[in-house]
Amino acid sequence: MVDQTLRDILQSHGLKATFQRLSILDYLMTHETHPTAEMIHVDLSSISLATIYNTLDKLVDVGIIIVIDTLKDDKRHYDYYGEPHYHIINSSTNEIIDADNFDVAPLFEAARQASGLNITGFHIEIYGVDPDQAK
Amino acid sequence: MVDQTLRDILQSHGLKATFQRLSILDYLMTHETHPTAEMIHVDLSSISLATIYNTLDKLVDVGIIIVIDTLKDDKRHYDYYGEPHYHIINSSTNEIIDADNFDVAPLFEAARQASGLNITGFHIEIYGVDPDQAK
DNA sequence: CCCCTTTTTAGAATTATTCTAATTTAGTTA
DNA sequence: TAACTAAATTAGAATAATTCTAAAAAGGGG
Repeated sequence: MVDQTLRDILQSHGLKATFQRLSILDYLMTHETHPTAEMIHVDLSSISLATIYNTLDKLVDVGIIIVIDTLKDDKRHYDYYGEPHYHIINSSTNEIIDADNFDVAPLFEAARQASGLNITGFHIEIYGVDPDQAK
Repeated sequence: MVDQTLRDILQSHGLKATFQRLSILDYLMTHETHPTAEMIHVDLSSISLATIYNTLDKLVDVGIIIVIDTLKDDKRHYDYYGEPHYHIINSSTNEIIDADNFDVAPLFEAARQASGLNITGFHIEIYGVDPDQAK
């Protein structure tokens, strides 16, 4: 069942499966809104804001979710990261689209060559505008 | 001369060439440190912090510089963007390496196909760790 | 060299995020 | 299943990066 899957996800990453974490992870998995801590708090109002921040930090630390903090609203947005993907941001609307139709292996290899590091992950954001916008 | 080049860069982007903007742009072009507003203010202490923030915002708006705000220090870092490039971040040290050995055209095309948008730019950050770190 | 708009500035204000320290809980062990 | 303990949660205060305000200064077109 879903609850068991959520527990497994948390525990396999070394995190205790608390009510709050299960709720927040479920929220992120079932919403495509790339929410902020505050947005989550509005919907999960029984969970303290401090816990929402703490939990999001933990989920980021273990790689279950990622942060998008390049929007112009000066807030961190969070995104469930079940499968690697990149983001396309509509600069006109600030809408974030998830996409995965690109193989990052060549980019990883280029980065390895340029830096000598062992590559562990990536954040890619592509910016665009509606094509029918004149000029 | 350098000063004239800086004026041209600013004016060709529709920005008045003030002493403060020339100083800050010169600072960004001659430092590889990906500085924060505060770091710039330490070195250019005659310029008010508000102006440094204002100027950085303007330079970002017109595309002369870009923001990196994914480091864990909760501060925005800025980078002169004379030529398109991507960033490799050493997660152990938070060092940022600029690299350009990757052709983004296929990625742009993938993003266009996925979103239908006219692609205008990108931010790519690749994360890595020193290869000699055991484990 | 005016004039007018834009820019700069100091300091106050804002607010997202972090911290604190006391309470509760998950989950392991007996 | 009861006890235990390290980890998690919480309310509220604190922090600090960034933004705002409104008054003074300056760029550059004419």
